[in-house]
Amino acid sequence: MSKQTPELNLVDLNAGQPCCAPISEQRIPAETAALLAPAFKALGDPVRLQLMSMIASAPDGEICVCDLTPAFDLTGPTISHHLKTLREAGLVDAERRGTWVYYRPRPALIAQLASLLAVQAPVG
Amino acid sequence: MSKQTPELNLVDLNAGQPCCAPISEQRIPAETAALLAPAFKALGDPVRLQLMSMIASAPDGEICVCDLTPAFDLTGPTISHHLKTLREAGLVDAERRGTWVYYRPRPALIAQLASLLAVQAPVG
DNA sequence: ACACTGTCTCGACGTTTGTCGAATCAGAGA
DNA sequence: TCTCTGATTCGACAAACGTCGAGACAGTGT
Repeated sequence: MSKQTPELNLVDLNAGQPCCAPISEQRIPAETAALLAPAFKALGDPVRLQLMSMIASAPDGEICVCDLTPAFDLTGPTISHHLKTLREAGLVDAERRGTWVYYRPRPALIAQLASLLAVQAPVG
Repeated sequence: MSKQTPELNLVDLNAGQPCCAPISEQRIPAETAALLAPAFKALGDPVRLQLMSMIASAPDGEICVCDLTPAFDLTGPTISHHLKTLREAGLVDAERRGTWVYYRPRPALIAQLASLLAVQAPVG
């Protein structure tokens, strides 16, 4: 799991910088839309949105799958599948330590989504 | 079209107020996730993300379907379907004036999504 | 009344998604 | 080495999705 899924480079257009103006300020080009839509899509399932929230708000900056799974009425494989979706969207990162696997948020992409949705800047 | 789709009340939990803390600050409850996930899902398609961007950045605060459709290599019905999805997610509003239909963003929900994704508050 | 234009609805289609059970892989420990 | 537990992968299946063409609806103008 330290070796992440290889197709993660979908979303490293951003090196952490603001990237793109809010959608209320200018149209986003097709390529940007194609790049960012998968991240929104990944958040577009209630289970994954909750998972993302649990991961992002984990007190230690990370959380064990063993703490995520029992929070849902779903099987382990299903949770694992959702976590993979979040991983492939570039929203989270996973690391195995011993028997357990820990998930961490990837703040860069999250910030990018947030700034895209940001409401009108004070002046513009 | 002035009579909007009736199931729009999906997302008027918010009367415009901040609603919920960022996911990086606390876990969102299942009901909130169920309420907001459809909005993220609606943004999870490249075409809809671009549509949303065109609508949100329209200089007059609104934009005609006749200006949206030719921006894509898709048929009218398909664009109409995507617009309906955005409408039902509560992200946009539509109004018919004469022959044309104009779409407007609904900033309340957009702001809610943005604040949910907001990065760590300065102190926390 | 009629024709024309813009938009939406309806049905159909292939593809993708969410879920599960079974099987597999990765480490820990006896 | 063998077994046990935690997590992932695989295969299957029903449901939902994105797209289209054909048809219907709404307004304008003749």
